[in-house]
Amino acid sequence: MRIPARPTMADVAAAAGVGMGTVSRVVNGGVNVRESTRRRVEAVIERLGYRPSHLAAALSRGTSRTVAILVPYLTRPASVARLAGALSVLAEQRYQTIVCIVETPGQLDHHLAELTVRHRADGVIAVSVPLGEEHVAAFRRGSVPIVAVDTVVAGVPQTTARDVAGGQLAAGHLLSLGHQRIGFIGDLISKQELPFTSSKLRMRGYRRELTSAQIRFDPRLVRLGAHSAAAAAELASQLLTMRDPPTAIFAASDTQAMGVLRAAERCGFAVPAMLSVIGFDDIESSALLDLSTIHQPLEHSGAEGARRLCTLLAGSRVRPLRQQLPLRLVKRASTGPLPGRSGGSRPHLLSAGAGGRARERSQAGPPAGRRPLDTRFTRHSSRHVEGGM
Amino acid sequence: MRIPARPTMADVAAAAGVGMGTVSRVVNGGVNVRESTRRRVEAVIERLGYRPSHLAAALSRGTSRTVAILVPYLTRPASVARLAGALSVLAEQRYQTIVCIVETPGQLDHHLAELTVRHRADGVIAVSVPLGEEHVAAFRRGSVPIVAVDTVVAGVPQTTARDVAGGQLAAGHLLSLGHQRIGFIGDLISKQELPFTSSKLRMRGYRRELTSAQIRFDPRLVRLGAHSAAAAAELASQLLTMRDPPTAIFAASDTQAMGVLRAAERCGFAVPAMLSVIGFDDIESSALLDLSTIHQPLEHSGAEGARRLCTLLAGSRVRPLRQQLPLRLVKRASTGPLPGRSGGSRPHLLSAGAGGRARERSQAGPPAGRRPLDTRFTRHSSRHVEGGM
DNA sequence: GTGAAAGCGCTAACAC
DNA sequence: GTGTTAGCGCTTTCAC
Repeated sequence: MRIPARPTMADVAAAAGVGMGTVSRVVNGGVNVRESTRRRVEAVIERLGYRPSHLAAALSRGTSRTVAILVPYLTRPASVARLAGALSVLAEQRYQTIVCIVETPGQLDHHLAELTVRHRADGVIAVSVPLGEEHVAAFRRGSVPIVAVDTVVAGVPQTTARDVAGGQLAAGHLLSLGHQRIGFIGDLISKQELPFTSSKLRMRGYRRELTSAQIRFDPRLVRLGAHSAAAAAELASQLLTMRDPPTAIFAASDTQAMGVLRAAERCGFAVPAMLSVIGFDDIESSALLDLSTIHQPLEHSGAEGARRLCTLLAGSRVRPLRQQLPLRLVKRASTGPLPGRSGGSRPHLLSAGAGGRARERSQAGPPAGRRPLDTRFTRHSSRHVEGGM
Repeated sequence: MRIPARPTMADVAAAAGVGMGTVSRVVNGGVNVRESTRRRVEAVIERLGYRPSHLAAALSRGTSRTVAILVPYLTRPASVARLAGALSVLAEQRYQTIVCIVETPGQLDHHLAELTVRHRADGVIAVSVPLGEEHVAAFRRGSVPIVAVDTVVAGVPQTTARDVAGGQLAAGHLLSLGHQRIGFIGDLISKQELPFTSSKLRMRGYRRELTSAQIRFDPRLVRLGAHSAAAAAELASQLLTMRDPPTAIFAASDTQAMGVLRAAERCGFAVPAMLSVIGFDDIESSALLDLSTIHQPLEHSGAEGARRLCTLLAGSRVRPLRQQLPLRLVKRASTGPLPGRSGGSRPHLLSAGAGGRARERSQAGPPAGRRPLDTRFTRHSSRHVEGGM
């Protein structure tokens, strides 16, 4: 008896002398099959090297137990953490997961077209990706359930954090330390990108908090640029080389805050003695760098989104359509009281005197009247000193 | 004319008064269809809200244009970078990608079972995941093409870096700076985990290089633990509180090197004045922290793996079965000459005098005879000083 | 250019 | 328990 190159279930049935139904039962757990029959069929399966076809099974069943997740920027720790949280739940629930990187409108359209097709994904999780009504409508027309994480999408179950409140929390923390001139560094969204909103919302919270504190908003203290430590460092350098630099900087993300720390070190601002820095997200390396920040449960948000999608797929309704995850201020060593107020703050790692390195050109040339970068040695207890001397 | 809940291609054909073949052609690019016919069919498609079935199309065609990627540890920047590189190429080639997180033997078996099924994945990329012969055989039996990235798998096209050579490069760099007592911090693989090999290979390079330099291998200078900055910091503290601590430490990854930097700072070892630190991978934050390291093209390796898989899927053979990507020593500020040899090294960020913070207990208590952490202020030009004073 | 029809390989309902 | 069969929804010859 010759073995077909790619035996099908029918081949197995024939070879085992049983009907296809029996083979199907054996393949799918073997319930309602006599033990001896099961063994015989399994032997044939083994002998023929039979592999069931996922496609045929899924088509017949009408579902493939596959979900898709839209996520931007694998370069950002926060995105990755959310993705990881979702993947872990999905794997646990025995769903396979298609990951789609979505950063530009073009990519969104592309993946939308693929995912709104019938039978491609049982459901979709949109992480941080801003979906318009037309996108939601497309999924609805395709009867593809969708949930959102870290992004507000009308009419869709969503798991978010209060970015505005978080911005207030950060600014409020700095205000409570006596700071009045507080800089903000956030994302500048280019035309090619999708309009990701968290930076903007966090800035809104910052402005709101400043207003509550009766502090005049100074647009010169706000700098927007690419979402990277390097870009943030450049922007922070601009702030720190102003005639009247801020005494604190709120960065819209920890990644950017790290750039600020770097800039502070380069420009000779001891942290937190001369400059307080706070970030947002509480990614893993923030603890390592002792960065004060706004903590949000990143992995958990992805996991929650996945769970809610599973609920939807199981045919249930999800309970609160808008789920808000808690935010929390994490005070570490990068923020401290305004110099000259209570003094004696603990020093931060990155700013305690390491000078510039020769091969690195300072990104913003040293301002007139400021010492060259490589001759400074900061003392933590110094007050009202300029330039870190 | 009533509209079926989920119209099929047959419904469209009937409503448009054409055959199914025509509708199929229209849906798939509309070649060989008269303009007027195409319009008519498209109108019906729109009116009925027809969505093609991916499953049916794929089953009929015999392929789903979907690949799977096995990757461990989304918590590791290196894994994520490789994943990102692969996803980007795959999206470009219009493949959808199923991402499977694989960290334990159980997860590997699970995903293996799912992916060796017929018609699930057109091909598979294994990133860093150690596959045994039995796994390769399973994919072969299922006729599922597979390529490996950052892992050696017998008989499978693979894209790797010379980890052993990289370890030699790192150790050699430290040796060339005059260091003789060189510590190593690497991964301890638990029984529950898959036997990931890079740390071990890098250590092999380290030992090999030491041997070449006629330096006796001291097992006390080798510490293995969990792959995290925190665990590495703990291990580094152990090394630094020895009676005769190493003057340099090679960490098997940048993440671990960051833990070492942190430990150095806590234990009062100025970097690189008193301790040189080198990592491996050159992840993004390494530049920010000015960490010397061994650079390897992470994203590129993922991209190459993806390209090679695509080549395989296109029916071609891949050229060199074993593709080796170049490794490169990146000298930054965390490594310097052995104290007392040439002196005058540039200071490293994390070690220039920031003291411990009160609420953080030092992980390994300060050794007898060493100053308390919070009273030190390091001067860069100092030599032979202990504790950073 | 277009229509008809034979698969693709399985699941599930139903009869025995 | 087990066999039979009708779909699942599309692609792709092949004839016209």
